[in-house]
Amino acid sequence: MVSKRYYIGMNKELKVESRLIAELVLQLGRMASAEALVEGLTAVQWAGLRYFGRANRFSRTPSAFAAFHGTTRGTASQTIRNLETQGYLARTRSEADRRSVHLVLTEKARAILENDLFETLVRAVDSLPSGVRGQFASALQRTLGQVALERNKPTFGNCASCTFLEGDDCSPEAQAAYACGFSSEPLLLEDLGGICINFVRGKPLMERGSVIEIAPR
Amino acid sequence: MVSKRYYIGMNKELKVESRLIAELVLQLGRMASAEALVEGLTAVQWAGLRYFGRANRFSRTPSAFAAFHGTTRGTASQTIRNLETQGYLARTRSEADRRSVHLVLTEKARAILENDLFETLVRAVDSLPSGVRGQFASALQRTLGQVALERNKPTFGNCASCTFLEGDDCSPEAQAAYACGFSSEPLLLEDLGGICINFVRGKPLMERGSVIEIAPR
DNA sequence: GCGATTAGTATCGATTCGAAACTACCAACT
DNA sequence: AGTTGGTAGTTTCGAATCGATACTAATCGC
Repeated sequence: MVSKRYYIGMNKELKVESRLIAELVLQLGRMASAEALVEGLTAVQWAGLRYFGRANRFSRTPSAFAAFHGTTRGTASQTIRNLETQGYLARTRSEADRRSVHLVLTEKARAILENDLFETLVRAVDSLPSGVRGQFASALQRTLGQVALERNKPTFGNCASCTFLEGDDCSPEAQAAYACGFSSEPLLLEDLGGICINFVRGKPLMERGSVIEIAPR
Repeated sequence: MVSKRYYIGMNKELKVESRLIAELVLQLGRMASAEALVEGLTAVQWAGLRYFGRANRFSRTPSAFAAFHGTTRGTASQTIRNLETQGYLARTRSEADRRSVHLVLTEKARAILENDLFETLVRAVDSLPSGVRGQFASALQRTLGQVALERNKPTFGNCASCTFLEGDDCSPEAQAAYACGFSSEPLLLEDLGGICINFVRGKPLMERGSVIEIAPR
C-alpha cells in the first residue's frame, strides 16, 4: 500500500522489477536517439538511414520502413522524401509491381554511416563483459518478439532463423543455394544477412554469432 | 570485406554483436514508445507523466525533466505546458528558490497512470524467466551508466545506491533517519524510492529488489 | 553591490506525428 | 472486358515536437 506511491500503476508486486526494466529500456533508447544532432539529421532520419542500410532487397520500401519504425505510411513517406531531397536516398520503381518503390542508400549516405552511427551506444554495449552480451541480446530479442506478437506487428529478423528459408546446406559453393519460401525467389548472398519484413521465426533462436557466419561467402 | 555490406559502419569485427544489441535497444524503445496513442497523449507526454510520477521531491522540475528526457529546457517547457493545460500537471513556485517551479501529477493523471502505462512492454519483460530479468536489468543499467558517462549526462538513480545518502541504519523507526548530503536536507520516506537528478553512484550496484525493500516503512 | 550563472519562458522554422482522403496498381472473380 | 476489393504510396491537415536563440527573473560568488 505504501509502496504504491513509489511505483505508480503497479497492481502486482511481481511487476516492480519488470517495470523498472521497461523504464530502463525507454530511457536508454531515448538517450541513444538523442545522438542524432550530427550531420544535421533528425533521429528519425538516422533511423531511416540505418534501416535502408540493413534491410534486404525485399524490404527497402516505404511501407516496410513504416512497419519497422512503428509509424504510418504517410509519415514514413515524408521522412523518405526529406532524406531523398537531401541526397541520402535514391528511388526506383519496381518492375514487378509498378506500385512499389525501391530505395537505396546513396554514396553520400554510406559515407556518413561508415563513420558515425550511434557509436556511443555501441561502445557502451561493447564495454560489457562478453558473457553478459549474449544474454543481453537474447533478453532483448525475446522481449521484442513478445511485444511484436502482442501488437500484431512483424518481427523483422533475417533469414538465419526464418521459416521461409529453403536451401541446400550441403552445397555451400553454389550461388543460389538458398531460396525464400515466401517470395518464391532465390536468395542472393546479400539478402541473407539483411533484415526482412517477411520474417517469421521458425528455427530456434540461434546464437548471434551464427548470423555473421552465414552472411559472407 | 564482404561482410561490410551487411553491417555498415562496422570497422571492427568485434563490434558486430554490440551493434546488433544497440539496434535492438533502439527498436524496442521505439515500439514501446509507439503505444502512446491511448488517452490522446503523445509519447513524449506519456514520458513526462511517468517521470513526474517517479521523480522525487528534488527532481520534479522542468530542468530535471529536460535532462532526464535528453532534450532542451525549451522543449521540455512546451511539453509541460501542454500537459498542464490538459489538466495533468499542477504547478507551484518553489519557496526556497523563487526561480524554480515544482510540478505534481493531478488526480486525473494518477488515474490514467494507474490503469495504462506502457503495459505491453512491462508484460513482455515480465514473461522473461526471473533469472534472466536480473541480468537484463543489470546490463541495461550498466549500459545506461556508460552512455551517460560518455555524454556527461546525469545518471538519475535513487538514494539506495547514491553517494549522498547519509543516515543511521540502526534506527529504522525514526522518521528522518536518512539525509541527503547534496541538498543537505532530511529525506522523507517518499524521497528514497524516487529517481533523483542529483544522483551519483557511490555504493556498489545493489540487487534491484533492495530498492523496494528500502522504500516502504 | 556587481558580474556570472541558473531556472524558466517565448518565439522561430523545420520536422514529425496520426488521420484522412486520394491516385495508381494489382489480383481474383465474373 | 468489367467489377470488386485490397495494397503501395502520396498528399494534406492541424497539432506537437525538435533545436536554437533570445529573453526575464532570481540566485550565487566575490
